Amino acid sequence: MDIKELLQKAIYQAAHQAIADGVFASHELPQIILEVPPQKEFGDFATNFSMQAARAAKTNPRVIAEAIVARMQETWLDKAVIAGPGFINFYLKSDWLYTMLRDILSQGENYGNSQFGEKERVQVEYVSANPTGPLHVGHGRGAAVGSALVNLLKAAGYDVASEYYINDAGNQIDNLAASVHARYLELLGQEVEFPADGYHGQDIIETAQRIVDKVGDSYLAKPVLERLAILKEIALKEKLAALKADLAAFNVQFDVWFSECTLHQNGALTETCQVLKDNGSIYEKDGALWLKSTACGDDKDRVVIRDNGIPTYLAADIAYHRNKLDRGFNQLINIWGADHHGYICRVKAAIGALGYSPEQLEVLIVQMVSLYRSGQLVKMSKRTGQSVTLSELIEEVGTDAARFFFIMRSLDSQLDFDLDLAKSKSNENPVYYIQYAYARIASIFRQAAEDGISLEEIDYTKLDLLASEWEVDLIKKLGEYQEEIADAAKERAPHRIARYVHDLAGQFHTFYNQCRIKGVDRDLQLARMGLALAVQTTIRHALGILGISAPEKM
RNA sequence: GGCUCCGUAGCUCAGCUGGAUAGAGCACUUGACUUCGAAUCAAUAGGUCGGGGGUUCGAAUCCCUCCGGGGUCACCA
Repeated sequence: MDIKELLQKAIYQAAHQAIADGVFASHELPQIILEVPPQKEFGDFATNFSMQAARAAKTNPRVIAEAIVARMQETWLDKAVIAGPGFINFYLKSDWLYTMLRDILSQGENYGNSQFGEKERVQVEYVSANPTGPLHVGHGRGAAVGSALVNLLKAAGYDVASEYYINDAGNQIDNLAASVHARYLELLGQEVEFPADGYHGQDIIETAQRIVDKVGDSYLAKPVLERLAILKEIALKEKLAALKADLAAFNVQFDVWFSECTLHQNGALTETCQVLKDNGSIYEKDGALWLKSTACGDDKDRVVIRDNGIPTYLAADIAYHRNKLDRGFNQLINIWGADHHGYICRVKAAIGALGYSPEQLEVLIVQMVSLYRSGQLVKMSKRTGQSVTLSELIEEVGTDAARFFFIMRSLDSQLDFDLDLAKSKSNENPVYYIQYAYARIASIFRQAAEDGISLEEIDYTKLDLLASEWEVDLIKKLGEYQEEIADAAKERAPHRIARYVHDLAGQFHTFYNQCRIKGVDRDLQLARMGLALAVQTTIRHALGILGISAPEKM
């Protein structure tokens, strides 16, 4: 049991004792929240419990606080002091720090992992960009955040699966085929009218060129429809391969790539519509079938089957979400761009209509990204004249920096991505700041090894030599990591980990500048190496969650 | 207009399930390398938490309202 739980339990017991002694009356005690006080003088932990309890008990919070403090005799507690309007500040005997550090060191690579999520089955679906062209920077943010969230949830003890939904059915894919077709004919010297909704990207021309290189004009002999079908298949395959390559270069992998087509082909779509029709969630009007999404607060009902009999995108998406839930996931997390916000309501409505709880779907909306270079908004890629792609971004700033910049801000905030800052190898760049701390520790260990001092010699019983305020602060910071992971996972907030690891690196740098490791008494050196080791392991764990490398040298 | 995100230091942003003197990075100013990596550290300075009401012991945080800015409102996906 860690120290906070111990403390919570002790407060709880003291409070009950006080009630039994008639100090104050209460039926329900509020949850005991312990936090690290804003200032060191206020002790190791503080609680506002007595102020919370005072409201229900209609008693002066200080009276309650005094009663609790008087009933706490724990040996590990140095003192408990009432402060301000009724805070209780706890000052612990210092050996708790060394017990904690010892514990962190013995957990090694596993420090940070917990059972918090109780193996809840969660699926995270993200990116899911149409396979009609390259990923752009907006997708990049979703990709970075999504993959970090998956890692975060895993560390926090959830049973997580990641998934990419491939929109390989419908109009946009037909447009893709038509675009490739038009380019194919162009390359063969024919005059063609480019499709109105076609894709103008260079990648389409390249795909067409590869086809020409391979088969020449032989497809011209085939009927148009057959030709389009072949080109569709080729283009789709290429686009998908390109997506996977881009994502892999960005440290993003998926457990499952789910094809929309399969829902059309295996009857899941019609079956789902039938279920909704049978339970009255779908009705017919103007020759089309409509989902009663207004029942869930949507502005209007939505068409699922058009009057020409062709299902809408929504129909497939409903079948898809039904499929996911039928697979046994307790919680679905979708990461969408801000432009899809209005879509949440109807999908939740459908999930409710299917007999699941709309709460089982959680949609995280990621706000938009703006690129800046030299203080100027970058609207288009200089090279292609179109939106800047993820691979261009990676090429310019690198995967590590791009991922960190995408993840470091809250999803709710629009992101101003400063390209100059992201690629500067200097003190301004937070990525390098963190990696530098890691590399610095590696360097310390290398030098110690040269002096014949190895990490195996660290004596866990002598960690209490770490008594300076810098060492104590650093140990405390390390101790917060486990809970930080759990909190960040609960809030679906990977940016908290980015912030945490940046703070941790900062505290390490401070410690490093204040406390020498090499050239001090051997026991002290080993104790400080132990602290550095715990920091290094924690940074590596956190960077692992963020999908960023931890270099031994820079 | 409806829905939604944002508005906090010069800039970019944390903090938001109410708590103590509102934080960080960058930029600015000043200082620290003959000793473990100066991609570092230390110090100074910088604020009507968009405005106004309300709720209460206590509000950046909750409620109402107004003002800015972004996104979105298809039988497209």
